Amino acid sequence: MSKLRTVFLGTPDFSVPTLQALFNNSSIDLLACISNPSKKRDRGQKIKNPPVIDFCIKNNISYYQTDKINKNEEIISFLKNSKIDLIIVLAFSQFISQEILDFPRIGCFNIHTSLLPKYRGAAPIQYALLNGDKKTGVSIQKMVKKMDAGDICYSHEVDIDENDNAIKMFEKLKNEAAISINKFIELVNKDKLIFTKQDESKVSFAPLIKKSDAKIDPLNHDFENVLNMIKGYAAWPKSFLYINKKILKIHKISKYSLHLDPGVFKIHMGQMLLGIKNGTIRLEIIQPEGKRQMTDADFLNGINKEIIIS
RNA sequence: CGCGGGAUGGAGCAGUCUGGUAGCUCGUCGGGCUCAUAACCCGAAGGUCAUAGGUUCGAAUCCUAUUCCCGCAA
Repeated sequence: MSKLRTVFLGTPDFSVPTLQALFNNSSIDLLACISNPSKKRDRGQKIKNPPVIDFCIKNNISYYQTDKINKNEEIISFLKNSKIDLIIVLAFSQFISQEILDFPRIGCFNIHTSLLPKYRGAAPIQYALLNGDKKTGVSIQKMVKKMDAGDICYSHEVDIDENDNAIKMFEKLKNEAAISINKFIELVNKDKLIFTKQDESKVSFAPLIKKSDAKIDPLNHDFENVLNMIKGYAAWPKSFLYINKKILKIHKISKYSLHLDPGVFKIHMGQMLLGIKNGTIRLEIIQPEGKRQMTDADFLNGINKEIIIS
């Protein structure tokens, strides 16, 4: 049996285990990877390669980098002329034109980290947590032009445990994606791929998250909302309030029995309490700008002026 | 050289501009009061003020270099 001539599209750390799985899979002939360009990032603004590219360099895999895959002639002619069987896409962050979708013999497949048709879009992991879901999963869909709307050919549930936050779920699903791709390849090899149309009546969306989404609003958020925000936004941007006009990240809260009206802030026995929609919460672990995480008690020890929470 | 905050007893901070014997809140330990206490009172321990060099009679404080932590942005 001849190997499947495959091209991988992905960029961040999240894509690497899956790329590794393809690289190690004996029935895959990994022709190349395509990633976003290397750019300045992190503190210091040093130019850094996407993790996928680092992996390629280390393992001597050929690669391309572009921010406009649909218009990059070098890439298009490469894809066109390489007799490709498969394109695998995970966390690539660019729309892909119909022209490219049509190149591979078997198809262009995307690993999506939700149980499609739930949470189509950029932030499925975060939305599962924001909605307090007990489970999410990995889906592999045959890509069509409409985002995340392709037929599903593989799906696997992953539990969301009580204490899981976005960082933990990214980790779980990152590994699960790599396992899934191997199972998917197995199905392809056995010619047992089954395509299931998405139930359009159950479609929901998980649009790109903005920083302002993570601002806690005491008037409109209840305890469960805030708890889920802390989990869902744990990787970025992290849920926050303003304290004296500066950002105060909120890492852990707990319920408190003292009644406060929504939006009212009070210091009570060395604890920071805030009234929200359906009760009172203690801001148990917080992080002021420029500082590390600390408890509310520690924070109050060093404060000698009035505190205004907004 | 992207912008900015920070490093001071175990914790969180003040003191740095305007050099001159290290302070606050809390914790810890001992004692007291109390039916009792995350309460109150008394006392104690604990700091080469990130590192290296320089200026000075004298540096946490001024100058130079370095390391580490963090927020923004991307």
